[in-house]
Amino acid sequence: QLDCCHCSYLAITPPPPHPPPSMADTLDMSGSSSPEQQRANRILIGSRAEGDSMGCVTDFLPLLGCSWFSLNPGLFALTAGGGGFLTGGGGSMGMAGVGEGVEGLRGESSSPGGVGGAGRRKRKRCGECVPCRRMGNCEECSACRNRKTGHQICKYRKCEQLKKKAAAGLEKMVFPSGAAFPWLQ
DNA sequence: CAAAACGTCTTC
DNA sequence: GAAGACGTTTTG
Ligand SMILES: [Zn+2]
Ligand SMILES: [Zn+2]
Repeated sequence: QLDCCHCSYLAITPPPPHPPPSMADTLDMSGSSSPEQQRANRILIGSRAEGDSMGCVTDFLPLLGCSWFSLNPGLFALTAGGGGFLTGGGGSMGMAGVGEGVEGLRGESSSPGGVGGAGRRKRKRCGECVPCRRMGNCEECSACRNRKTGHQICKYRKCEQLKKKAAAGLEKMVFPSGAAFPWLQ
């Protein structure tokens, strides 16, 4: 699990050599279990640990020029989907964000039995938004009340980012202006 | 293995 | 379409 998002997916070799942090000493954080403490630690250090977005596709994308398109179904789908095609009115297709592109559109590959492309990966709470920082379950919201069967985090603790539908982790590429590739214009 | 909680499917 | 239920994945 050392790959960042799709790096491993693209048969290239982007992972920039991570220089040995060498930030030991005085920082033990042995007993960090509660989400609150985790957050604290992350701030203390340099906020990264496993927070992704360090050497992601977005970074070396410009270096690949156009040939990149042919190798990345993921973004291709996203780009095209921006206006239509493969998006919306799919009928029954559980729109689960275009991440891996067209890998068995509907064909229950196998891994995580569910549906939605090819095994959506669970996202983790950002840990920075207000709800994330909240501590303790309110024990009063609906999520808390029916935790037995609901399996949902307290409503007041639900991460702001997770509330939004996962954008396949490429949302950084779609700029508000609508242009997906400013550098190509 | 158990607890926590995301993603989906189902139901209202 | 929101809320509930369930299956599933993560993590300790
Ligand atoms: Zn609650
Ligand atoms: Zn959050």
